[in-house]
Amino acid sequence: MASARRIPQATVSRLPLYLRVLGEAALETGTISSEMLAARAGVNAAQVRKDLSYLGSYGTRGVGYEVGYLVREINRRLGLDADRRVAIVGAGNLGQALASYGGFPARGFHVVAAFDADPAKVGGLVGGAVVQPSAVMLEVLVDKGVDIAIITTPASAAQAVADTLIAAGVACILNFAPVSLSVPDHVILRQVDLGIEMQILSFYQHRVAARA
Amino acid sequence: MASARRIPQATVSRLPLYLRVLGEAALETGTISSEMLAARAGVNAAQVRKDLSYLGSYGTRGVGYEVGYLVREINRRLGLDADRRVAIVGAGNLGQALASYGGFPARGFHVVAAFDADPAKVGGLVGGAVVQPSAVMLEVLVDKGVDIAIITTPASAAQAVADTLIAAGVACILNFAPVSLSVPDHVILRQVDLGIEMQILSFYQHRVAARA
DNA sequence: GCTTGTGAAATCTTTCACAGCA
DNA sequence: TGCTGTGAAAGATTTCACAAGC
Repeated sequence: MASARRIPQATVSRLPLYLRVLGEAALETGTISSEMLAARAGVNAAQVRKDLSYLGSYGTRGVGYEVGYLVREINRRLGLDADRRVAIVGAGNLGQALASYGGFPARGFHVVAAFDADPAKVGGLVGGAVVQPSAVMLEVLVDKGVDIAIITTPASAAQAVADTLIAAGVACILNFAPVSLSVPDHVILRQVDLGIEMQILSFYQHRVAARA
Repeated sequence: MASARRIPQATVSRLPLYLRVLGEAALETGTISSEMLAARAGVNAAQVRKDLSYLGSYGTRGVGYEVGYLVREINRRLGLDADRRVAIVGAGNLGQALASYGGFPARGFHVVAAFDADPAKVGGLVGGAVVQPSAVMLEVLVDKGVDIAIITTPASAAQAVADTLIAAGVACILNFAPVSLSVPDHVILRQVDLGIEMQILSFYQHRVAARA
């Protein structure tokens, strides 16, 4: 049993992937081997076993892992068994896409507020929340007790939005605006740049093209 | 001079970040030190120097790096100096968001085709391309000479789309559908799951909350 | 016999610390 | 003097290989 051990970052970033694969596999089987899970997740089987060993000894030798049980354990360790109140700042296409992301409600993420600086967008819906103007953001964030905020504004607005979020006591921010935000140490911030993946892809295509 | 050396994966994934920071810095200064670049990118200065050393010796001791020159070199090494013909499959919110991503035209990514299975979306615009029905996808992909395809369909449609892409000879795929695609070895595939970042964030929030 | 769980080895990445140069 | 470029050390991650257990 290793469940007290610290889970390495690299493992944490793969757990959601396993969760997705297990969700698909659950429709077909009740038990899965590290080999099968690895094949469907596109990683090495030893890696799957080591990753899962950080959660504890949940497999059965000679058999594999019980899918339902594993799903519950991973969910628990990722904190996905708790409900989270999410705010989306920026009601553009990306904000809409995230709000309607199928996995959100199932993982306990509830969109309880949405904001946009554009008066034309105010009053619309984003994942069940009515879009409100930026002016009331601070007040509404506090009022709704928002746990996690997602920034999908243009880069130029993102830092000001982050400052308001922090003033409202939001401690968890997921930033999709292509700009590096500066936030206090206690705030948990993750930056995602959709363009970066295209650029990395470009690098590998470039290499392959050069080889040909 | 180290430019012949193989660039490590970890470095490749940071180069687009440096590019973004340099783009911002270019407005203020012509020269930047590894220390400043590191601070704005949120990494260690030694790491910046080592990363840049894989590209060659482009800095000046006692001074720093010439921003414009560095931008050009990184662009070149990432293959961003070449034009790429991009197709977007799935004209929903995420497809729209990506198509209108500001960085695309500037990096040589041109959206030359867009597709959707929904007849209501056909005829609309995605980043300057007219949305066409899925039936003509194979033909149009070949016809337009698409280099990179972006999948933003629901998970259920993604594998069939990928098969068509591969049949059309598209060798580079960026998949946003939350499902693992299986493709032949020669195809360069990158999977991005927008939900994964939320789940990782959840883990870290969970940990902090537990400590309190 | 089959598959997990895990030390140990191999590999990759980050950071240190300083020589070398403008 | 100030900052780069880089060996070497430290640290993290991945993979191997096999004992342990069903």
